[in-house]
Order: sequence, then C-alpha cells, then structure tokens
Amino acid sequence: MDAIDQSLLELLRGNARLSYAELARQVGLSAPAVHERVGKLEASGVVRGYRAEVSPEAIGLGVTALIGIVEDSGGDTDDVLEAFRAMPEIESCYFMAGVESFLLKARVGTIAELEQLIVRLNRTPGVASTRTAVALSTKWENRPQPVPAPPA
Amino acid sequence: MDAIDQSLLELLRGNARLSYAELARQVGLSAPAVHERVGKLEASGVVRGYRAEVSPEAIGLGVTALIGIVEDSGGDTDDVLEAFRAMPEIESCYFMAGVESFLLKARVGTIAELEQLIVRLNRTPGVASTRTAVALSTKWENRPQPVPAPPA
DNA sequence: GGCTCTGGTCGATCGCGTCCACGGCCTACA
DNA sequence: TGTAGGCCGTGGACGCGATCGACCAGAGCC
Repeated sequence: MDAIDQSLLELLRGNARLSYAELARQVGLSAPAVHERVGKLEASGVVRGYRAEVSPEAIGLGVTALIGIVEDSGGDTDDVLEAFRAMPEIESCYFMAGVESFLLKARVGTIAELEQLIVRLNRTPGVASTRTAVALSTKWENRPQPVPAPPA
Repeated sequence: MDAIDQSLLELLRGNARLSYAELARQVGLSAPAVHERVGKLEASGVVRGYRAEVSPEAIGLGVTALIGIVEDSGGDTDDVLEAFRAMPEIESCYFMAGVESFLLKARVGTIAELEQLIVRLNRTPGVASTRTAVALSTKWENRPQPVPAPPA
C-alpha cells in the first residue's frame, strides 16, 4: 500500500468505472501494472466492491430515518441482528456503545411505511424500545475522505 | 424507468464495473441499447456516480462515531453547515427533526482523533452542544435494498 | 557474485465500447 | 384506416482497452 495504491483508491472512489488504461495514465504506470495492483487491493479486502450510487428519491425511497434500539435485558443479540437483517429497509446497522445497543439507518418511501417499520421493530423479540429521528434532508452522505497515512 | 432499467440499477448497485456487454447479456438487450439506457439514467440523475467501496479499517479509519448536534438559538444554520463541510472526517450529514438539528457520521483513526474532532465541533460557532455515540462494530452499511415499484 | 522474488514494461490478441445507419412498433391525426 | 413521425431497438464496423505471456531491472539473501 504505497502512494500509487492510494492514488488508485482515490481515483476509484471518485469514479469506479474508470478504465485501467485511464487509471494507468493518471498514476504513470502501464495498464497491466495497474490491473495487477487493483486486483491485489480487491483480493486483500481493501476494495470491497464497486457500487453504483442511486438517488434514493428516484427509486421511491424519499424518507430516511435513524433509529436507536434499546435491547431487552433477556434478549439474544444475535437473534435481534438476524431479525434486522431480514428487513431490507434497514440500510445500515451499527452496534453501539451506550444505552441504545443498535443504531439503524432505514430508508422507506413514505411516513406510513416508516410507521409500519417501527411497529415491526417494536414487536421484534429482544427489542425493548426504539427511538426514531427522521432526516428532513441529507446534506451529504458517504463523502469519501482523503486516504490518510497508511497504517502499515 | 421500466423493469429493464430497474434490473440495470440492481446489477450496477451490485457491481458497478460490469461491462456494457455483460449488462446486455443479463437483461437481454444489445450492448448499444444498454449503453443508451445507462446514459439516460446518469443524465437524469437517477445514477449519481460509481464508487469503489473501500474498507475503512484498511485505510486507517477504524473508529466510527455518530454525533448529534444541538444548534445555538442565535446561530446561522448555513454557517454551521459550512463548518461541518470543511471537516473531512464527517462522512455524512443529515438535517434532522428533533432537538438535535444535525446528525453526523464521522470516521477517524483513533479515539484521540475523535476527541479532537468533538472539541472542534463544540468550538464551532452556532453549535450549542454535541452528543457522541461511538460504533463498536458495523454490522452492515449502505446495503442496497431492492428497487421497489417506481414512483411514476 | 549469483539466485530468486517482486513488480514492472512491451507486444499481441481478442473482446468491448461506441458510433452510425437502418428498421419495427406505437401513437397521433387526418 | 392509412400514414407520418418519434422512440427504441438491432447489426455492423472500427478503434481502443483488457489481459495474457514473455521478458527485464532491482532488492534481498545465501
């Protein structure tokens, strides 16, 4: 993971569909060399995948909510997790320090759907209570920050 | 935005580096047809871009925190936003309903850096108070949910 | 000093991206 | 109902890119 790898990551975070030839020009190597480097970054898990970023509103998911979950003292955390995983509306799931064990980011089409989701969450075994905050607007999201000095 | 467009979005959300030829095979059209459809999806803003997803730990950003911000009654929201925007650690910024006007997702390398970030946030004009919760682990993040029925 | 491993370039081949001309279907309208 | 026009697709052509193999330079190690 040297400076060239960092440049490649930076470039691919900006536009994942850049050709190897274009990447090669940008970093001053040959295309096969870039191909090999990127392959190693993928194989080592540094690059997890390449995703098209779709505007949520455009596909009818205009409502974003952040939901804190307090767990039942008797519940099994893994079961709760499984239940969350089965709900496709839950885009992100963090296990947190604090009273609320989980923080979920959910995306639905309407407030009515959000209501149904919250009801389902509250009914989930192991969930003691939920606290929902809805996002009025998303100022930005998943902004890539510059790759800092490598850990190695 | 018909069923084929939805398939294309689904495919590209799974792997943004698929070739047009491959996409064409998957949806049963010719490559130029797919090229044109994807071009229109990009032009209309449905597809915002293509991003490589990089493992945060691999680039030395092992600490994720969610930070709620209570605004000063006298502060200017736009100024606060500008200040947040200038902090690269803040990956996402939502404007929320509720006492806390903003919810930030921040990513830093160490707890010490998180401390410095919180100090900077509290010093920011317009910020009355902050509430930080750190993520112990990320169960999943930005999981693409199936494209539902189109709004049209 | 020579061996080997790593990581690069170069060249060749094959497939892909992309442009263009053409054609079929659907609709609007007389 | 016949017809014109627009939309959206296909097929062909051509140049570029992906990718493989062969080869080479430098570092580290015996």
